Amino acid sequence: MRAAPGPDLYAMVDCNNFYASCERVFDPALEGRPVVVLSNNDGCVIARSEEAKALGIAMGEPAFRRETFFARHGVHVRSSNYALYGDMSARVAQVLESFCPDVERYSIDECFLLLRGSRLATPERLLALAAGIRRTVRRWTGIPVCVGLARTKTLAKVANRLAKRNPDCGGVRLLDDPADVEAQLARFDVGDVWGVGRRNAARLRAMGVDTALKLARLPRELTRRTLTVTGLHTVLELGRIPCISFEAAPPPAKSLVSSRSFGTRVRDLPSLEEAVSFHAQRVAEKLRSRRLVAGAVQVFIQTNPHQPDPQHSGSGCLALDAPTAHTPDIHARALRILRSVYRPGFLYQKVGILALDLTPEGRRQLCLDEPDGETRRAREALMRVLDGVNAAYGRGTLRLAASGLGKRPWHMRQAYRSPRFTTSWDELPVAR
DNA sequence: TCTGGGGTCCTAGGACCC
DNA sequence: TCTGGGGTCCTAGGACCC
Repeated sequence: MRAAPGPDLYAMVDCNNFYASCERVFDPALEGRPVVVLSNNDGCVIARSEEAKALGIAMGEPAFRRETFFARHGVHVRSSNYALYGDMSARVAQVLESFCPDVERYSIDECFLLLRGSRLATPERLLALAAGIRRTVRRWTGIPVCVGLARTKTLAKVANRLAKRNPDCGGVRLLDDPADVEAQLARFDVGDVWGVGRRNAARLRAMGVDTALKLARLPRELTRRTLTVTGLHTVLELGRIPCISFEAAPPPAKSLVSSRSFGTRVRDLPSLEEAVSFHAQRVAEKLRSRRLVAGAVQVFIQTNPHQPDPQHSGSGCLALDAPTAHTPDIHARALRILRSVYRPGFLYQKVGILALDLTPEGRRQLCLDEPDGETRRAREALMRVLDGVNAAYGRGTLRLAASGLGKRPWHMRQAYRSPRFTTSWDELPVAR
């Protein structure tokens, strides 16, 4: 006789202070020290080690306001290094895949594991599995993680948070017993629930709903009305009813963006054109690397909302003649849009380009305006050369002259970046 | 003088996630 | 001087059609 299968369980594996942990793996002197990682442009704090949190440094704080504080308290500051973090993230996911075939890479620092009903499903064995995962990830990648187990993704996120908060858990927490779930939700702030953001947390609090348990008990119709169907799913998930499905593979992308704030704000059209040229190249490169083509292009520009200066934001969208990932096509459309939305006299802070209506490269529809076979082969060959040179000699080796040569005021600041230890031969760590 | 109802599609804006 | 970037989903409202 086979044992009856247990219920499916979700494990949420979340890397602790991921970016700060990545920095520590390659610079052990940071161990035990406060570490913060800054956003692109060294704008604001996007990751903190525990020691940095203990100093009262908040998530999202503008870095420039904390410079003297950082210096005074010996806070180690790093610019973000996504080449390093992305690579470390893939290594962590690989370790998880050695434990469980069903791994969803939810974000750069989180994975869901689907533990299908099995005889493993006794609390002791589940916790032992979670502890094994935690130990192995740490040993093989150097990254500390916590593991939360529950019937739904939303509760697994709660369990993960409990594992992090409570040192007695040893980094793992099973949240399955209904009485336990209820007791924990009663002490869990509604704003900490996955899917409840700042705005909705405030609305809920105004209704007297300040804990996850009160949210779980909200009548369904009222929930749907105030929080839409997404909120309803959250409520059901808190009640142990799975609504948010496991995504083995990421769904096909619908849009893709390249955007960035400027190192120095920009007033003139020629500089904006350079920046747009830069982003047009990046968008086209990203499309090609993911084997996608875009049907339309959108460009937006905006001034700095944090400044008292006159504000302007504009955006426009144009269809491409045929779905494409050809840099010059996307570039030409993007410039046209920029010129139509630009208004002189404003200090712009940011531009971005979106590629929209994405479809897989092979499956594009035939179009009357499609270039003939020979032209198309020549265009594709050109892009292959472009990508090949940039892969071999570094991004930006071969690029549009329109994106400007040399250091530009709109280039981002990145004063504290660590080396790309794991993805660039020139920046490998050296043991002396 | 009277001026419907129901359906679809698109877009902008808002909310959320990390 | 200096406040990130990259995504998704949902809804309301307008345009349009019959």
